[in-house]
Amino acid sequence: MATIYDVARRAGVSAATVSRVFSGRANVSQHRVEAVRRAAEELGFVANRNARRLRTSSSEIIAMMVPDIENPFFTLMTRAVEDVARAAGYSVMLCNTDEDPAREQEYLRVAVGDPVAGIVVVPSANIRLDLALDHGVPVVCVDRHAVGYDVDAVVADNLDSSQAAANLLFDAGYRRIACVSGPEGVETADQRMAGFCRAVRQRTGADPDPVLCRRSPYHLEGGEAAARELMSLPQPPDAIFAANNRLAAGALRVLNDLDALPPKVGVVSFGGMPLILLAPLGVIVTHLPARELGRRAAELLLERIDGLSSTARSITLPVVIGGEGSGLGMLYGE
Amino acid sequence: MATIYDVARRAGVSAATVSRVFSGRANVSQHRVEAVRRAAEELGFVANRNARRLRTSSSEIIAMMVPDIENPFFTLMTRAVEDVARAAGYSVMLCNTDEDPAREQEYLRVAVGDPVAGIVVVPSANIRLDLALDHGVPVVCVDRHAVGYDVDAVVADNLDSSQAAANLLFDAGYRRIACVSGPEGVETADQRMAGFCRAVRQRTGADPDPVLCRRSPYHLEGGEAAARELMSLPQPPDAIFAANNRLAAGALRVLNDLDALPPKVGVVSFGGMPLILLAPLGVIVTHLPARELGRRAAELLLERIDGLSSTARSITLPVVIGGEGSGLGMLYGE
DNA sequence: CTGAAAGCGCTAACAC
DNA sequence: GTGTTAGCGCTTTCAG
Repeated sequence: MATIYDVARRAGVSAATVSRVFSGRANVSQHRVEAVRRAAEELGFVANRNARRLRTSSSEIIAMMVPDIENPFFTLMTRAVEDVARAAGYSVMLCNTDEDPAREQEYLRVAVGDPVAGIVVVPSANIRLDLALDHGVPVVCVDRHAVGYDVDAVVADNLDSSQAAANLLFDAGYRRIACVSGPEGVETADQRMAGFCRAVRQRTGADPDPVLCRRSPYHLEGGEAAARELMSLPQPPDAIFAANNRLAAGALRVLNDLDALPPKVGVVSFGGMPLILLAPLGVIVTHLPARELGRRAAELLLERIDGLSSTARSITLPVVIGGEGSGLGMLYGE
Repeated sequence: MATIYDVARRAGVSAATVSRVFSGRANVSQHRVEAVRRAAEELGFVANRNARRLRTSSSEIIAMMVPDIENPFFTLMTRAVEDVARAAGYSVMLCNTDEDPAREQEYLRVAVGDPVAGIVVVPSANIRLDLALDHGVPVVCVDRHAVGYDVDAVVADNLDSSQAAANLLFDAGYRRIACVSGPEGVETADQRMAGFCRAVRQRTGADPDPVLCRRSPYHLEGGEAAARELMSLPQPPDAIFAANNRLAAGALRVLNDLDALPPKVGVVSFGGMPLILLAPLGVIVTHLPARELGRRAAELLLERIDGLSSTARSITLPVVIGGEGSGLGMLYGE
């Protein structure tokens, strides 16, 4: 493919001039700029970014590491990151970690070896970020903190809003409320479980019944299994607090099979569900600010890429508690 | 950061040997391999991919260009591409085109300038691929063909399955059936509209009433607007064939407002909707093979990257017509 | 099996 | 303003 030398020869200038024309800033006389552009056009010249990156040891790629792009919550977040990135001239490399530390580490290696300009990551429970930090690659965490590392983070206010959402179930008259949360050690799961427990203590004066507190991976099947177990208890719950949209979907599927959809059995979905037809239901849905999380994280990262070196910043975004859903919702959540 | 020279010095070998150790194949004696690995480990060495890419003019990045990653259909497709890519040692660069030719061209430029190893693209109506093809970057189209270009494509069987799905509405007793399809010129929209028309002609012997045939961008708002118009016609339709999941969601939202959900007014959603609670409804849903489309496209691309130069291949994948949905569906579609 | 040396295409001092 | 020059970090002949 054509190089700057080909263009230079054709335009009757030096390679440096061509470089100056395409990399912007430096001063080049008007008529040479035109000559260069014409020559480049004729040759179908496109600057080789690898050469540029190597020379400037910079990159215009941001790695976006998410547990699962299929979860609309992360899809939205990723989309927001891409929008901010593109506006600033960056591209996004998509990295699905599946919540697997090995996969995560592998991608971190790729990102460091590239090297990318920066990393936005939804960290797994015990993420190791040393590789990136030792190599000076800026990292911003989103949705969860990276415990033990001093890096920027943007998260949702899981604790308080879980408590508030659980309280709505009490307000609606439910009394024997179960909780299905994510894996132990996952920050969002722990926080939401904790918020739920606070609500129970506040309203009943007692700790929640351990048999009603379940943990499961954040997916539909996990929600189904947990709900099935709960509903076949000698004393089944009269409401289920699901700490994640997938878990809620699983629970609803089971309740649908048992002909026990809300309001028979109350349901909180922490984090909305895409396009779900909520009309016939009374599902209480919280709205996680997926876009905003992604946007803010990308902005923090860009600042770091630009050299900001203040101490780590942590931003907590509010969660909107939607009351009972009605109509076709378009809400998402982790 | 440490380079192969640092590692070489520490291990008491030449840079070439270090390179050989990390780039695989070439023969290096066992004890030197160990010395090199140890030195690299101690220095926290990670090979710089940009340098490698520049030297070998190769890349391990695949560009995935989709209209909108937020549509679960494309999310799934992207995920499948990433899975195949990662297994083969490639990373995926995410490019949202928003169906905008300018954006698409911009990303094509980025991909060519990188240069990436290959491109998987859901082409917009009049995509121009010359840039990529002139530069020898392999391209595979997915979901739609790139008209006028001789490139591999993997698509769904839109025509026949649209006809079949529309027929199901007739079978269910609906007679005045409207069609809401995507923008003119978008292959999937045209094909699905055509399939619908075939069904109408087959069942009524006449062409469909033009007033019942609508076009709209593939999004929720478009579906809403079209459905609202249709339902306020002097003679409103008794069923709506929506050529895309988003359009169907919009239509359902309107029908919900009018208290005219199925079976009052029949609905076909061409392409499933994520997590929608179909239980109370009688929505006829077709299942687009999103994962399979992505997987096959990625496989074709990898073959091209490996140098395959046969004439363009076109694969058409079957669409499963799901009959009336029941329970919580997890189906997706463009 | 190993090392020396020559670039891949671009940018950034440095002179003019 | 513009050209010359020297690499960025790696791979890859080519000798040995």
